[in-house]
Amino acid sequence: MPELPEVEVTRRTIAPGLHGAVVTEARLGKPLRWPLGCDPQQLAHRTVGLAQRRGKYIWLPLGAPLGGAAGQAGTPGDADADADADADAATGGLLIHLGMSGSLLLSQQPAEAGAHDHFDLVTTRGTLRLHDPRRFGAVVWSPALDREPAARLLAGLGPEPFDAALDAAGFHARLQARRAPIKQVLLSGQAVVGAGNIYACEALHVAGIDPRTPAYRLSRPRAGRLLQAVRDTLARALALGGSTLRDFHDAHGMDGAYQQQAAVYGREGQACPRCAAPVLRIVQGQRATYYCRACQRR
DNA sequence: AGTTAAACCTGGTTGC
DNA sequence: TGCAACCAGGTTTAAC
Repeated sequence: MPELPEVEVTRRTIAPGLHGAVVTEARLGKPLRWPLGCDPQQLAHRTVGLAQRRGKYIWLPLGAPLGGAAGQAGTPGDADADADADADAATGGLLIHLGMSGSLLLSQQPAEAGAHDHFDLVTTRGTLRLHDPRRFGAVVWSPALDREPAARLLAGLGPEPFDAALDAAGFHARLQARRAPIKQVLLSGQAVVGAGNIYACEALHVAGIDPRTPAYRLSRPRAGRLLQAVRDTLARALALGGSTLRDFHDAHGMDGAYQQQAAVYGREGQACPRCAAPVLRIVQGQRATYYCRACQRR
């Protein structure tokens, strides 16, 4: 479900409603990929900032607790307790990842938490709920984006696809260092973030590039075309409301519309829309790759 | 160092 | 119908 377009759609749907809300309570369900990293009660009384996105992560800024509620904890003279109280009072935020099957829903009257609802952030403007059957997702407290643990999780990410500072030359240069197949390099996010398995396949098809081509072998012009194809593919999916295959819906529960649009992904044996040759399915790095042998070349 | 496999976990689909 | 096998949008960690 969640590649960059889905994550961005989610961010856009939750950001306005949550901005300025005050957290009243946080609840945890079953364990996710990583622990929250703080006591859920520590999230209460904080004001929610404007949700941001980095790669496929959503960053939800949380201000310091209102009303001096913190600071009542420490025993006078106990240095460790004082330090903890200071940490509790500081600003920070939640780094949220949707994993393979996660989705966020912001609602005024949330139903009782189900078996796959693993995190609730109850606020004065509604409850943000993470629903994630496979539990590859995560919600992690971090003092800031550039401090641990967020900094470590974001450390390996390449440039944002829509960052104007990323140009064909820069993208090409990043590919030069990689001998792995271009499909796997796209998935790694080291040259550009955001293309998951579906959009990586689609972008390579748009660019007419064989997914098995070693990344460093792409010429500068072809690298430029691939970067443009990644941008076009992601932008198109974004414009259609995200959605990949089956069960994506935004934070208001609306379905996306990209699912009918795939040219090669999930279409093994069907005709390539461009040249009518049958679409092939191969496995690269334990992930399925779909491509057209006739019009995608090395 | 760079590339590749294994792991995390659940549910839906496919095939015998 | 029952059940095993296989598949799925992602990323970290361990192992060649």
